Amino acid sequence: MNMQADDRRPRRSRKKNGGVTLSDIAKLAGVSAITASRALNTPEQVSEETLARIRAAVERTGYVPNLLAGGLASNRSRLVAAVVPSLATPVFLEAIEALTATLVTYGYQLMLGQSGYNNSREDALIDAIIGRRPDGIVLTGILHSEQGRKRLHASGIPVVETWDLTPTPIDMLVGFSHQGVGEAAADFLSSKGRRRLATISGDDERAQRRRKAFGRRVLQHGLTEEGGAEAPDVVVSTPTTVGGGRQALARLLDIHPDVDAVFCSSDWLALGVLIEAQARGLSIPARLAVMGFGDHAFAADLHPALTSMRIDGTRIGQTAARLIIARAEGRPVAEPVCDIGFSIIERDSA
Amino acid sequence: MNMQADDRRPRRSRKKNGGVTLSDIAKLAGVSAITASRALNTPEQVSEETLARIRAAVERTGYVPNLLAGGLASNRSRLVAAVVPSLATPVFLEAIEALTATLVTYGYQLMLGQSGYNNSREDALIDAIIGRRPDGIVLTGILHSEQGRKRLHASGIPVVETWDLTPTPIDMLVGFSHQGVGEAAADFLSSKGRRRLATISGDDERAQRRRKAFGRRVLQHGLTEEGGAEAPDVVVSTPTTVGGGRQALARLLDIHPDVDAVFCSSDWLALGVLIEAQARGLSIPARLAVMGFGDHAFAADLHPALTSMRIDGTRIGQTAARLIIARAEGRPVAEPVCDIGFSIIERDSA
DNA sequence: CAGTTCAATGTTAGCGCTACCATTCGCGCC
DNA sequence: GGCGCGAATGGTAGCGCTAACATTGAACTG
Repeated sequence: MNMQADDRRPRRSRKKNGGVTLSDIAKLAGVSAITASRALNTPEQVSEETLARIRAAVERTGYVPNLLAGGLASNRSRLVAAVVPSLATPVFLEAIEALTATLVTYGYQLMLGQSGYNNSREDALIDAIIGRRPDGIVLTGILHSEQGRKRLHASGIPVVETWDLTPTPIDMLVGFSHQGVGEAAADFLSSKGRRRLATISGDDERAQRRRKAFGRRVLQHGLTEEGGAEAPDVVVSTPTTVGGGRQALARLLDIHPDVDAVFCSSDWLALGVLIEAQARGLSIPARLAVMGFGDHAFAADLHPALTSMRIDGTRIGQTAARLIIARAEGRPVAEPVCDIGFSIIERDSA
Repeated sequence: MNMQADDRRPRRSRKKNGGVTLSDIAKLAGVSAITASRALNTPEQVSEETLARIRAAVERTGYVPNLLAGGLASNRSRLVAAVVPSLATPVFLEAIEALTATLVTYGYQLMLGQSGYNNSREDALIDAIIGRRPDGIVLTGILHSEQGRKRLHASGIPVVETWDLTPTPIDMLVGFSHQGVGEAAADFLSSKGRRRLATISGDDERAQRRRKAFGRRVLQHGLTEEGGAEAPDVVVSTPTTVGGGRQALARLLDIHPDVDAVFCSSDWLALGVLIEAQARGLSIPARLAVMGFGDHAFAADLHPALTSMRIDGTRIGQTAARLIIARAEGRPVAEPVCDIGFSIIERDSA
């Protein structure tokens, strides 16, 4: 009956990782844990000599701070999540690359999620992301489910949507007008004297918006085949490919042999069009003007060089990073919505 | 002098996130926190009705578990980090895409780091990654510094290196022989009756290894320009581009006008070669055989269709994911080194 | 029917870090 | 001399979760 005092041996303690921890460093340097923490995070608050001793201890032990613990304690994970439909779509890559680069310089890390082009897995992805409590979320080119939007909102995490200009952003926004792109393309081609304008587009929502704006503008210019009909178009399934472009041009010419200009919803499609035209002996731009979208690196190097619509992905990525970092660090964001525009890069194909 | 008892009001508690926590769920469902935890992680340990109540509470509140806290407590972050030199290199993308997809199905998330093509930032990146205590790290196509290798080793985190077969892997390995690729390309082109073989290569270490193996094999076949010299080559800087390929072919033909076959270290270069050849009116493959590397999606759709060397990136990604998950879940890994090989996809250009 | 087992649940004590407040000490000021 | 101030450091109590062990009660055993 002496179940007391010394009798209760300490229960076996949880197995430690064995790794070096901050308090090991503190002990080595002869300071308290909190001072060691400050030495690493806000070194200006620590005296020179203390700093030196702590740094030496870090060096000696190869200590790497546990950011999970730090994030839990400080409620700042220094993680930013980005969601892309697919990595295979190079238009997003430039932005992601710039995003990563900018984040890294501020000490943030990028977590990447692929939503796929279907919305089914999207909610699960959103939960997985929110669960890590990132300091920000960058959404690229997806229409997220209502459920997902709600979750994001409720989480209170800064969100930047990109590649589009919606009237009802979840939070912040860096994008451009797809309608504007479609209209500008139509204006450009007709200013070049083209009279039978057509489009070849991926079937994603944004590409369709460009296509429709293009079609409407063509109508306004009075440039339709037989008065009043829409501009000819072929829709291919996303992701867009070179092969898709080739087939699409073949189909287009079957139905509308007199088309003299094509606006493609990606440079891949445009490359396919160039190749198919070449295979058929159609001269470009004499017989057919071709215009791409995205201004991929290869556009300038094709023969003929491809006229394309440039979206400054680097700027999108940088801007998104800056918006998120500002919010994460509690600075107010003056312009939560940013239209970065687009520009036509005129080369030889149109 | 009564600084005692009731006098010490509870110090102001740390500001809570305001978010729903597991114990909120537990309270709502009338169980203890640990039971709620089990309901979410190992539902088979919880009775049907308890499970239902907990699920209802989760549903009602929109609770999303804090994986930082979970990772800290369980020492399993369910995060896997991948390091790529650059996202702009599409060869890696296929593997990354497959990696993400496979990880997601097992409940893991991908964290992405870009090392750039220079090693300077690499160590900082490695530390940032280790700091998050991922359950695994996948390295794609980099030669990491000795310092970095040591850190990785010391961290005890499972590591998979990919895209190469080194005799001294840090841990696990999924790759193929670059030497084998170079030799196979030389064999293939000479089997096609080509006699003046050349290469156009990026300047990264692996591409150079392919190039050298190719050159040696050419020597063995006795196919050099003027007895004993190496196979002609042009080296372009990474990342490889279409424009780089065009210029390289121009240079190559300037110096060695009788070259009749080119092995390119990427499909981008090969596309550039195709375009430059077309611009110069060189017929392919009659006058010049062209072979790419990577078998990018566009290769089949070019005109002429591009012969290329296929690396099964999807399989690399899946294998890497499986290796890491196995290790993370404590299962033994029978084959820590996996050679996934390569294959020549013969099309029209060679 | 005491003894064993097992399924379901609970208690406690951290994981490694940082927020919050407190303390100490030297310095300049009136 | 007393006071205020700011720089440097420390103590304590969590952050939200789960490992490790403890407890309970019902079902089963011989």
